[in-house]
Amino acid sequence: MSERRDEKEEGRFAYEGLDRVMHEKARLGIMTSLATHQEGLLFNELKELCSLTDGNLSRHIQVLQEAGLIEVWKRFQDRRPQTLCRLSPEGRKRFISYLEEMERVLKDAYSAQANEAKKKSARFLKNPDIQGWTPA
Amino acid sequence: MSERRDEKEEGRFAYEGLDRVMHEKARLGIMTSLATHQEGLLFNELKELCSLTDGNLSRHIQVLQEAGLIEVWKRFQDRRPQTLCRLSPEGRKRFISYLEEMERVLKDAYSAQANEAKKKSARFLKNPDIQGWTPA
DNA sequence: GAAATTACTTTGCGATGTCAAGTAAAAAAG
DNA sequence: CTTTTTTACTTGACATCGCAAAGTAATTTC
Repeated sequence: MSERRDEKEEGRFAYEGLDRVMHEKARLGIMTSLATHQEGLLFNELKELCSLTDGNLSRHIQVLQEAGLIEVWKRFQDRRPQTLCRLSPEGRKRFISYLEEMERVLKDAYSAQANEAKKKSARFLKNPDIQGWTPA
Repeated sequence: MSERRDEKEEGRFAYEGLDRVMHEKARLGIMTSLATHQEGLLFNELKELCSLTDGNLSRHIQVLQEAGLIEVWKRFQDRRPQTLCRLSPEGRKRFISYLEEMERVLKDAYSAQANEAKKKSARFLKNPDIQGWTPA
């Protein structure tokens, strides 16, 4: 039986679509929060939803804004500063691309489970060590 | 109509299950490659599949091994060193947990698309600026 | 009017990722 | 046979990144 199609092609598992700006735990949470709240979220709402510290969130917002993924709006409400963040149209597009790439990761990863049995010991009988390999 | 259940709870979008060791572009690719090749992969196979440089791959393998996620085996084959990497049983478990968390991210993110229409302008009529917000 | 709170921003630093350079052995070239 | 090239990695240096602590500025409470 032959290898699964394309399984060994160069870059098959490179996942170039995983944009580093979004592929970060905290920022992925921020993006997802904003995706689910089209009307935008306030600084403190984001802070709680993503369990971030003030400084941390502030920095990530800056990065996301500089990347053109979110819009940031400021005002004074009841004599206090207030910051609102929303996904930019561009940000929404790029986030969807990111999610699509992540779906490919999941699909690839789970496809392995299905194949597990039949591929058992394709290269080695039991453990590699019986074939002359040494650990470390 | 009330908010969707739990939508605003603290940490709702924190995604603590996204282990930093695996949540890295290159290493995510390595883990997925290894998940789909239960028999293990050679250094050069991984290098090509993930489009990594030698040094880069070497470093990531070290990190994954130190985290107990993969097993690394060495031998000489045809008088040349050869390195084989495989998921450890523990690594497989933890990778599955990671993937499950990532599925939650996708589910959350896509649930937003479905709700987009009905949530339109919940907080603001059109753009925030008409309500006293200023950009930046 | 001093202290505390709110809503952030800035700073410092340790950790991380990346690429270039290095190593060691074998194979190929001359 | 010895110099160069190739293979298969490893190590080192640098630059970036994320994070928490400290800082700021306005407001409110005591």
